[in-house]
Amino acid sequence: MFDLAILGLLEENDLHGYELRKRLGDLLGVRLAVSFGSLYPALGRLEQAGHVKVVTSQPAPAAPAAPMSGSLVGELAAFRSHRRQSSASRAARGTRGKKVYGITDAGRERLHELLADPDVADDRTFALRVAFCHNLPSASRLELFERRRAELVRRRDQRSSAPGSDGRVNTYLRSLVERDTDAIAADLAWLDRLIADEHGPDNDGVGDAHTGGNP
Amino acid sequence: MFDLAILGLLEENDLHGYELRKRLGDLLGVRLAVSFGSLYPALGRLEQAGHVKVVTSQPAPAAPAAPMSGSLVGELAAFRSHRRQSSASRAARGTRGKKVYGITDAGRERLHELLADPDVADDRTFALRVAFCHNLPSASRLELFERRRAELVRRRDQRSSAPGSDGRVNTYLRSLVERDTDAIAADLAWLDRLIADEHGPDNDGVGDAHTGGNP
DNA sequence: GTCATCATGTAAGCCGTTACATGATTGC
DNA sequence: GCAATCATGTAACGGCTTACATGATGAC
Repeated sequence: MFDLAILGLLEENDLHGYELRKRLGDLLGVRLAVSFGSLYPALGRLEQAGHVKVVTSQPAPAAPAAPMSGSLVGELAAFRSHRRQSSASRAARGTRGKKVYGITDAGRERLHELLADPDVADDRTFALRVAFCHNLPSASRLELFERRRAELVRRRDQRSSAPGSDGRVNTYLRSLVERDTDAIAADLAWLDRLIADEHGPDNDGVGDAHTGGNP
Repeated sequence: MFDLAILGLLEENDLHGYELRKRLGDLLGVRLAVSFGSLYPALGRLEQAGHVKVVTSQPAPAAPAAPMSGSLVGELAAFRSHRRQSSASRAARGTRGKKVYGITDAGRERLHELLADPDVADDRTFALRVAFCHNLPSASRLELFERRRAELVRRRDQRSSAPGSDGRVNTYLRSLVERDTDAIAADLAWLDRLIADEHGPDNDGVGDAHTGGNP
């Protein structure tokens, strides 16, 4: 799962591990606070596989209170680091000789592979895929959304046959099942919005889809 | 996590592993489809710890299209198995000489311990705890809900400082963050309802709370 | 010079999975 | 007798976490 996150972030910026972790934390709140014990080995594996490589120079705009660069997730992180540092004097620290990674062509291919994967059952992975789905062409993105939609429908229908229809199970369990049903419904509505937006505007195949590497 | 689920289910009915798994599956949909590779070792550990013991006889009302017994999660499972079998001839199968487990006093103590645990960060574990929280006295249950509430508030506030305020990050990421915020809000509302219901009606310490073993 | 933070890594372990092996019951 | 299902287990492995070890940099 982290491979996706790492490749997705590196697609936007060259980064070193430490910074990568911080951005990951911002990406989906505290929930996905990846530990170093996972991150560094993951980077090592990705490097061996040729999906990323060390670049060492050109360490990305990263932390400094730089002018908003328009990068995707970067803004989010900039927001946070500016909250943390508050002093501009620390701006350039850490941005020196560490181990800065960049994505390779093979890595980009791998990223697309992960984004287009047919298995859409895992919630957290799907969230990550949405976060980076701007790397997909519109058609694949739509496919992703609709596969996920089908998965949620399956979940909803499966539970609709059994649970709260009778009032016999205990109150708390019943409430829990209802909450779950509502959550799925909300998720479906969200997905429907995404899908509608996708072929609503006439940006099929163009627009901000499939943004390349360096503009 | 499974310890909680196993003990919670055994508190209601003596069960053997296979049946346990099915009920677990019904409890929270497909998501928590515990595998045998986890279940049996878990049962073994629990037995060694003295939290459960083999009873072998008296294998619980389980599958047969029996009259609704009023048991808690049982109804839910009965619903399902009646859907699966559809023929009454198979009713008594499996309910013979297998390995039926029952909860011990130590196990009940352990269950309470798990339910009252202060760590309320894990979503799935919390859901399980709600499913079985009728085993707690009203005060502890309220505490559980409110600790969870605080956790969710923490999550919400943490993200409110950074994300979608500026319109710069890509559309999909933005939508994702919004969805997440909404989900947390919905969860908070649900919890508030639970909390209100808890000290709203005057069933503090009585009512369906703390239902014993065999009626 | 010392402390906090940045930064990279390794080792041990937990928790859970899939895949495999085995056998009893029952319907046909 | 054969296949499906019920039923119990073991082995190997995967992914992620915590804890530990190390060291550079910069603030004070």
